[in-house]
Amino acid sequence: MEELLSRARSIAGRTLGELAERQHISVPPDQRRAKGWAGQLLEAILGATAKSRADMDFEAIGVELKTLPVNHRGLPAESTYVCVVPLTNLEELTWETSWVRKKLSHVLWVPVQASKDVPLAQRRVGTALLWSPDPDHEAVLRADWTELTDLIRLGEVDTITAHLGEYLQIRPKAADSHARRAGVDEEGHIVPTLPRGFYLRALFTREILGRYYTTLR
Amino acid sequence: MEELLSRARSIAGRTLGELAERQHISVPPDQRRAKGWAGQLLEAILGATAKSRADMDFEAIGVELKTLPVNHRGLPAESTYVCVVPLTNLEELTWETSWVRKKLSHVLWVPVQASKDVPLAQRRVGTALLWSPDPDHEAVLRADWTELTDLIRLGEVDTITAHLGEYLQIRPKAADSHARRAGVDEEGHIVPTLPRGFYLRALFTREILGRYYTTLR
DNA sequence: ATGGATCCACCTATGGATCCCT
DNA sequence: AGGGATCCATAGGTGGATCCAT
Repeated sequence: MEELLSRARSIAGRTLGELAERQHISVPPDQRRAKGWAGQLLEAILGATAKSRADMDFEAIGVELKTLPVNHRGLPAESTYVCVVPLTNLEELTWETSWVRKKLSHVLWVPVQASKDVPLAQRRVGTALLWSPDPDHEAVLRADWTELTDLIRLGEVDTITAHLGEYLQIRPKAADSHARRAGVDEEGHIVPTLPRGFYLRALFTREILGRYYTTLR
Repeated sequence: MEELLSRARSIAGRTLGELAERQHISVPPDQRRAKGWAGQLLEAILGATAKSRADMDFEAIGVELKTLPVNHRGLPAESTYVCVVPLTNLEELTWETSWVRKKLSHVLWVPVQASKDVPLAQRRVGTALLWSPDPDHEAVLRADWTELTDLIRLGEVDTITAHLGEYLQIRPKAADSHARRAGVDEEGHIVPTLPRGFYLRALFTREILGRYYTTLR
């Protein structure tokens, strides 16, 4: 785990262009048609296993890799996707067994410049941070997760908006708004539903980074 | 349904090469690296919907299209794949609700020459046959399906061999023998298992074709 | 600023079956 | 001869996320 952090920190200050060249990967003109590009580049650089499987990035040590797009002041500008929202078979599901908790138990945050006025190839990687939620954070995450999951259990998935949840929110996660996945309605019937994902609000990841940098000083 | 049969019969006597040209599809040298080629060609020619989805080929009318590889005497030489074998969540499953019964309720059999000594492009399509199992056939299929499914329910999937079943057998259906899918063992635990499929024995499809041609005379 | 919408890559499961060794 | 092994195409789901209109 410490070795992973060292490797992640060894690329602090490098540009995405330099790292892409190292991997013989070409840099797209922008991220409009390659939204996951930076994340996948860093997976390749840091040697993440479990490519696109429903598993942790660094399986052996149970660490999830997340790039964190930061603005010119070094603060997260976007929410962070966590995992898909289960819409059926929720009977046995608890916070303790949830994917959200598992994915967030150990995260390697790698800040990456994301200001639109800097060309993609010239954006720099920041100093990585190995993080686990402290008890206060976990209590809020658990409360958010429970509130949202209970709504889904009640068949009210289509009433959920991104306004709900303090740290954790639910937003669409699909090719487009016409995509459909099995869900459950208020009568318990299986109905087609927009696929959704759990996301961490930017204010939460700002707090994570903020606490860390404060500690450093 | 009759219209489909007419279309299928209108290509009787044509070679696979002619039909491939009509679809602007190239003919592979042999079927070693394109085992499903003839079946997919006929789907294209006959306008099957539901390409590679878990659904009937001709959804609207509930008809399954099956090419039937026949030897130089016009008799089926190979078994016919029906569908994957469900290995978990068998509680609610009955013959009446099974995929096997659904897929076999209406089949458009299209015989295709399969003698290895005739080049693929020169093999001819035979006279198509729209078939539903008669009560005797269905009784045997049901008995086979029930016997095999009960073994899986008991967690004895790994004891199943292709020797079991009079008309319907279970054989591997996978990329190779290392492939694994969730199954259930004798203690009810989920264990990795070789994926399998239901197949109709060649002797059964021989009987289907034989009865039909006898009726014609 | 952010909620809702969208985009690519990759893997897996299914559907099309035949191959090939014993 | 036929049981066990294998091969390709395609659709769909998940994982990587950012875009963009308001």
